[in-house]
Amino acid sequence: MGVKERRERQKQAVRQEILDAARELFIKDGYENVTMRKIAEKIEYSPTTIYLHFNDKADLVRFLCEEAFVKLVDMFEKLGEDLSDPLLALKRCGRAYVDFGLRYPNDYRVTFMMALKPEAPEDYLREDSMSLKAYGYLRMIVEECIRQGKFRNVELESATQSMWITVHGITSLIIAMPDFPWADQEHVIDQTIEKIIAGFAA
Amino acid sequence: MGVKERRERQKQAVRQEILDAARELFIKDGYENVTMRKIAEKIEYSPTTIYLHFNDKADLVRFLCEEAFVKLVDMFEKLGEDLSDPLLALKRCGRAYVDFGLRYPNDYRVTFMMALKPEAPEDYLREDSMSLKAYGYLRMIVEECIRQGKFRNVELESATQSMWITVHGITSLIIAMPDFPWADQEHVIDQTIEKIIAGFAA
DNA sequence: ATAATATACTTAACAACGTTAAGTTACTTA
DNA sequence: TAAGTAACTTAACGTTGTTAAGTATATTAT
Repeated sequence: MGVKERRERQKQAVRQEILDAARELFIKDGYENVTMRKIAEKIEYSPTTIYLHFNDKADLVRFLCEEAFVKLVDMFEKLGEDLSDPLLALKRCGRAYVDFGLRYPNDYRVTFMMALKPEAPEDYLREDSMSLKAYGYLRMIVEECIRQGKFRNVELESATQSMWITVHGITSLIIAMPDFPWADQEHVIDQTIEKIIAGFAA
Repeated sequence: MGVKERRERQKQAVRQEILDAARELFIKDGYENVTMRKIAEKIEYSPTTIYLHFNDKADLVRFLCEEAFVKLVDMFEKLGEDLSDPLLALKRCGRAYVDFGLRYPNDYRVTFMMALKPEAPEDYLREDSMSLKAYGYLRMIVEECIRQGKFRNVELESATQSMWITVHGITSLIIAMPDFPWADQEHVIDQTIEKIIAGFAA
């Protein structure tokens, strides 16, 4: 009775083909330039086959983004291990966030820069979403900063959100305006992270 | 020989009708939900008439955004008049930026959050663009902070960019994630601005 | 072994989009 | 009154995401 299992395996294989093709196109061309037809053509299936595995285009791409954000979460996990110097950990964490966003600009764009359809806030606020998980690690580090007295007179949640806002600002503005005459990108990134931390530590 | 003038006036009147209709739809529904056909229907012209006044949809919406950003520039102009306390001016300036973005989220999105077509970086980096003008005012205030010794050991251009990044982070993240459980939005906004300034002033 | 059923996949189409080419109408000028 | 010009429309093209309906194939049941 391994028939069902084999069929399931074959189905998953097709799903994987779809994901691989979609990922390649998505990384190269971004959300609006990936089309269901191009994905289908790449794997030599008809476009409608994709709908047997994903509800719609948004659903498919969201899956790709989640996949990518796993990498960020992995990073954060490692950085969260050593909290002996939480300010340093926070800085490294912020830098890792920006580096991730700039490495996967299309994934970042879809996750944090695109107008979310108002009917589905549940999707990106799901407890188990990678982006929320990442936020959790960030909060953990900020918490340690407060606990060790490095941050004073600040409230955990709002301080975490300020930190998130800052690294998001760096990432998203560079993504949106790659041709802006940035002073020195590396320096601006580090400086912004350092100054916001310094502000909280002052 | 006032015929040509009258014709020109009539043409401009139609152009204004287009802009008014487009603006209303755009503010309500955002870029991707405004269609040339809906605009045309609203003013009872055929869709192609719009193309007699604007090159394409992006061109039309860009004009609307520029219009909106004039309001921000006006704000900045007023705030730039009194630089006796440049740190305070900077704070107010940042707050005005965020308030503007949240008041006109669709204009802000198109200007600073959408993937710009790589073939037209000249458009949003035009010398006379309102967003660049706003950047100029921000820089002027930062310059005064440095001049008065409130900011030390920082370079003008990169410090300005850090400030811009910060207020953009606030604005864009709130726009992109309106349903996120923000601690206290007002407080997060003010805190983030204050802390980055404090970091530079430290 | 043959019939019934479920699964995988495709074909064809729909409605909507931005945009263009070609045509028509109305007015101005000669 | 004829010629020319500007304003505007009609019709269409090539896309897009998505769905309904149909086909073929492999599995299960008789």
